[in-house]
Amino acid sequence: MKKVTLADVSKVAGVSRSTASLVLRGSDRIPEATSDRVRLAMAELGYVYNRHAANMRRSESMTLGLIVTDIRNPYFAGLTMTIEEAAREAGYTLLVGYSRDDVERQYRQLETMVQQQVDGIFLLPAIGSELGPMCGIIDRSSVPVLQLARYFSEELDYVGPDNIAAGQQLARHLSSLGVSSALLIGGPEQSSARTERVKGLETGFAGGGVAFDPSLSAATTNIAMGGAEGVASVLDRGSWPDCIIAYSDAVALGIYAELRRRNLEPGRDVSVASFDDIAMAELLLPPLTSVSTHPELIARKAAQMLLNRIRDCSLEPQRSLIEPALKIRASTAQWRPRT
Amino acid sequence: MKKVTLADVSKVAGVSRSTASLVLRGSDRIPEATSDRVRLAMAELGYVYNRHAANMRRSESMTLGLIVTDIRNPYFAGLTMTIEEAAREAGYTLLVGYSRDDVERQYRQLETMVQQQVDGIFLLPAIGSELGPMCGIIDRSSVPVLQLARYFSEELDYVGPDNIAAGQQLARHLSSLGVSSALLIGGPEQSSARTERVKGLETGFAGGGVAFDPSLSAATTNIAMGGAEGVASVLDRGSWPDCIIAYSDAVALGIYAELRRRNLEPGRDVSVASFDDIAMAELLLPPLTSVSTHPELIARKAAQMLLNRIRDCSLEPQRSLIEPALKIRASTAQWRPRT
DNA sequence: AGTTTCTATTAGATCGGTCTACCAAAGTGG
DNA sequence: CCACTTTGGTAGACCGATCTAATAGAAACT
Repeated sequence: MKKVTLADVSKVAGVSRSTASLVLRGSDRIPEATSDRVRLAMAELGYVYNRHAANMRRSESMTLGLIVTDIRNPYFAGLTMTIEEAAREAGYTLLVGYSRDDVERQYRQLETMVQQQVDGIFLLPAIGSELGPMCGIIDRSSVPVLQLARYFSEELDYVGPDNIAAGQQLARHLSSLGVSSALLIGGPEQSSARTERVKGLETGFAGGGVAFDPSLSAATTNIAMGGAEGVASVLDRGSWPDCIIAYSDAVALGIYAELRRRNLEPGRDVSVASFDDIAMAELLLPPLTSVSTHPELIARKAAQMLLNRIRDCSLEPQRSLIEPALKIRASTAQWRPRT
Repeated sequence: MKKVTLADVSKVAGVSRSTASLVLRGSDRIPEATSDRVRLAMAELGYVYNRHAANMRRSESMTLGLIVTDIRNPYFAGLTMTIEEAAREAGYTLLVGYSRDDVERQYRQLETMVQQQVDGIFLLPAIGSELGPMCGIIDRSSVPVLQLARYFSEELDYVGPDNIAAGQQLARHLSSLGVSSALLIGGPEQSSARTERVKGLETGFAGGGVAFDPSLSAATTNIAMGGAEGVASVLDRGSWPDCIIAYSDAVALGIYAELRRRNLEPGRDVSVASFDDIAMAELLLPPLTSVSTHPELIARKAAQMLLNRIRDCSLEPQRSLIEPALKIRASTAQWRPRT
């Protein structure tokens, strides 16, 4: 029960290996009659194309790598699925690794992907990623790496949401509702995305006399729990903001839960808003105001940019920011001072 | 700027290609002094191991394939992540495809994976999968395929939750609360998992005088929406069950939303329960009663079974069912007739 | 010294497509 | 009729690691 190779096929079809190979690749130098004979032989013998063998000679492997932190976050799940789709449409297969926000794991994944000869890598970097330790891996193989949704280096391509604009939109909306104090809960402390959202919120709130406190970041494990704990710690120390901004919809879920546990109603006693706008946001009660950051658009753009870079690796590092869209729902309401 | 190969390394280290290869694989036939020299040369030249080249000679590719329908369902996301982890721990890399419950897409993905020489495939089959059209692809390459969470053929290995037991546990719990009518909403009509859950629910309710209606299946797209529409259609036709069972937690989210829209409170006016027990379940309000089907256990078991099969492909097809665990929460409460 | 055993090392075939360079036959034009 | 192009096809090197079988040299044994 041996593997069927092109040699076997060509023997049956009465042609040379070279000819069979040309048929495989649909060369127009081969007349119908011959290629039909070859294809018939393939079907007869149950021939399976061996991409690895082909990759030995060609320079490409038609494989891309994707490293994400954690797809139990539906936002990242959506990103991942669209990237797979785009890669497949362009004829590539996708190797996937989940770093679980662990840099060591991420390095190992990068390394195996490079050994697997991937043509390019989408990297949603783990918190704490640095270019230094990665250089060894990346430079040696000169594989193009594109940063997705977070960045840590100016020297690599980047595609992500325009987090500053997102923060501004949200801050302006909240200001217009008349809130006077706001709090950001959750999000990994050192991530570029958080820094940018904070910056956007700050500039958006600026001049409106809103007290904004972005200090409550959270570890990334158990995202929703982080939200609940954030609320608990704030309320327990006696302060009570007009409005709580969740770093992501997942965090907002935890915030809802903890508010409810304390008999506070989101959208009435406290406004709650968040980032990402995953499908769940509008099904919550009250429906959650969230800034949509369009994972499909980001993924498509990222795929396009990485494929471009593979074609021409001499390009300057590129950055592309996707415009967010604020979805206003019932969780943020006109502010009336508490009675 | 050419690629560094073992030949280059061996030249620098002053040994043969064979020796360098032995060092790479940590053979004990090579004395320290020599292997140090080789490793030094590798570091110096920035050598990157080419797994594809190795795969040409060896029979394995150290790559596994995983095809899932949709990871925006957090249950599948958890399964996927654990499978990746288990594969990596065993030294394998993972190729991933998302079928989006489209059989055609799934076939194409199977095909590319086979061409990529994967050693085995985890398949969470799309609804409507049949062995027939797949045989061509699978048999030709004699790649082991393991069915994950759903099955469509007795001839392939299968690992999934014990859905019948899950249904029974849930039905008994609901019976003990005194409900007299129950309704199942959501879930893809022809899936093995749904059929089994229905069967488990039916046997669990049997003899308790509970009227059980499993007819409201739903298309898989927009899972949560399916739940909302299910509730709407039931209530609109005037019936009002004591208890609504969601096919999955995602469906339950939609059910909560639609009940609330009609000023009905889950756990008070209607009991709601569901399957999967994703992290969100206990953060909802009221916390959702759900039958946990342990995605990590299923994934671990699946990985173990597939690796076994790769080692010995003459084994009989195996089936492994993972015991579920009912998590009782506030969404199911002692039943008091409506006033 | 001669034979055996062991250690360290290697030449060269091999995996299965692909690619270059080349060729034979048929057609074309002068 | 000869040179020239076009068409259809092929031989054989090649990608880079692995594996088999073989070898040189040292050590051990008789």
